[in-house]
Amino acid sequence: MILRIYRYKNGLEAFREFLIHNGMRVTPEREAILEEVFAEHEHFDVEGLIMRLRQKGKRSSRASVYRTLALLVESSLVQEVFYKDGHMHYEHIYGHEHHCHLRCLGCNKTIAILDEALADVIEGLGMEYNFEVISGRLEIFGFCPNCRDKNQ
Amino acid sequence: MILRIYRYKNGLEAFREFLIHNGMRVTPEREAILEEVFAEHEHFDVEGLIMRLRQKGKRSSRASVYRTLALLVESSLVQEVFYKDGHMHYEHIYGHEHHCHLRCLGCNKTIAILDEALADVIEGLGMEYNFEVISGRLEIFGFCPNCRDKNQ
DNA sequence: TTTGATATTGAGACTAAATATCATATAAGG
DNA sequence: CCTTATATGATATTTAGTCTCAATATCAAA
Repeated sequence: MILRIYRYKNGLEAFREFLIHNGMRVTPEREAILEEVFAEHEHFDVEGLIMRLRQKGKRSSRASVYRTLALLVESSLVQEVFYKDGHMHYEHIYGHEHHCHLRCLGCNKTIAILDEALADVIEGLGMEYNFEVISGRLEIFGFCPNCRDKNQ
Repeated sequence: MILRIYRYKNGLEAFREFLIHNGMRVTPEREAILEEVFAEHEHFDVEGLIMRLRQKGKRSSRASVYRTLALLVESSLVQEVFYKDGHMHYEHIYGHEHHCHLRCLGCNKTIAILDEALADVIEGLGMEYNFEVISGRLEIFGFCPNCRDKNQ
């Protein structure tokens, strides 16, 4: 459906290009949502995003937030991270595409890390399978030092 | 809550031990669901699992399927793979814990691969962060050779 | 084997995330 | 400016997943 991914200096510019090249319009709502998505660097969910938009006086409907988020995922500016507590959680990935999370099965704490070796593995697999790699994410599940001790 | 993960010769035995050691009961429903989960080696979703159970004359309620699946995820016999089309998709992982998927953003095809280097990265990160690693999964998003060409 | 405490099941009610609808508003090219 | 196709917002709708609770089954202990 929407096939091309564009790379520009920043997320806003990339998103504008993505919209225009796919015959869509640049609207204040879309720009406000994009801006807010990139304003924080933690995982977020739709409800939280709507709250933050409201607090800053940028109003957009729930429907528009969902619609714009779908576009951001499609353009690979944002990725779905995990589904938890009955809804999806996201993170923006423009500029730092390869993410890795350590998730503790005991306390549910998530640690985000960036690993060079992981990037190499991803690039290598891309080459091997002739894939044009856009982004990658590694989830490791296990027990953090704390919970491991409690377990014992 | 449920903390220990047990490793046994096969999934059924592991699940039995998991249940018993956590004060839960071994029931025909749970065993039938587990068996069906391990009967196929593709990704599956709840609806498909229920269909397959019905076709084989093993009846269990929708609620029990959801409940048992949650236990299987908790015991790391099964993992959530991705959320798509409005619901979660799963795969069993007992015996082959480290999985990697290449997912094409164009045609949605998913290729499952097993990579030694990935296993090393996961083990290495576990050591580094003092995590007791139970399982890991790597999702790589990009364009397969076909869709890359169409794009061009 | 029988009993009893307690965990599990199943049917369906319920919740809420996400989508669809459609009248109104707006972007953007002419 | 106009024009027209696209986007928005309010709300209805859908449906994945959870909850409830009476009936049933497990399993340890008598």
